[in-house]
Amino acid sequence: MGSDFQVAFWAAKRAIGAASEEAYQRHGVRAGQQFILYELWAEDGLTPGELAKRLGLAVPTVTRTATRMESAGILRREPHPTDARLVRLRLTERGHELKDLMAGEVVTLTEKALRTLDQDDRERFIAYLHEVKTNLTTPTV
Amino acid sequence: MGSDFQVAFWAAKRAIGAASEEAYQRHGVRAGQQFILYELWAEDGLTPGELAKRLGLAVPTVTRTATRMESAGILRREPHPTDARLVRLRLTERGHELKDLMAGEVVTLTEKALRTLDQDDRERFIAYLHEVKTNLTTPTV
DNA sequence: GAGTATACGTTAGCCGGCTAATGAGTTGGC
DNA sequence: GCCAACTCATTAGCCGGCTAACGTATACTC
Repeated sequence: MGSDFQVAFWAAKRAIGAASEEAYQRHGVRAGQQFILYELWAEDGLTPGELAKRLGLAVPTVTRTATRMESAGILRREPHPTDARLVRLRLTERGHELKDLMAGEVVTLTEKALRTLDQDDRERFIAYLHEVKTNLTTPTV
Repeated sequence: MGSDFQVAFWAAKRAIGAASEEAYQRHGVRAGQQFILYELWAEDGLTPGELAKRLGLAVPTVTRTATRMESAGILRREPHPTDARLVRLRLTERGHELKDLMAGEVVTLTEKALRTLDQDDRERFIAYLHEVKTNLTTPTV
């Protein structure tokens, strides 16, 4: 059946989503917020538009997620010094603290998910995921 | 980095989601509805609860999706002959017609996603996905 | 047979993805 | 200098996942 892959991927997706939610929620972080955090840990004060570009997300997705993270005390909005159209998203102290906590959760979660795969399998798996992404987003032409 | 896998999976997930949405929407089917259709094509007249159990979904997810599919003319609700608590979801003629159309889309989509992988790779990939699902949903104990 | 317990579907509301439409601010042409 | 075009963030609203709360119908106990 051609749908084997679809079904398997979908099942894995939901399992990872549920496990992530459970792992991150202990620190008050929701599943969709982690990738924004990665970027802000690497470079604080990015704008919603810049984050959206780096993550390949729609800008409104970032805007709304940022609002929730602001409510959760993880980051705050600051006006841009020279361009009043821009908003800078800056981590609070709590946002910075999460870096180490979350890193541990990610390692634990990933290890649990891949625990039956050896190093070669893991590398192949990640390579496959990249291929799928590339195959679907690169124009066939 | 331990987050390589998470990032790669997330990117592939969104690529597949977008491609699915684009492929299925041509037939008036939204991405989340396909798995319900698979089940109903195999056995028409299932209840929301039974569908949720078979797909591992929450019942309200099925209920609401069924409502949208009903609005789209893909299925309709029928009372159960002997148990008034139950609702049977039955495909309309249009719902049945979709079977062949959707099968073609799934094959095309999957082929595009996996076009750079040979048969061995594809089987390994699917096996990895199953492993992840199993590893995350089986109690460690 | 009456009353409680259980099972089922729906509704309400949260998060995370999206597009379309708005509004405010900069930039650029003239 | 001024008006048009563009850029950026936000808001509104859709779909698809979830949990919690609700109402109704069946089953079970006594």
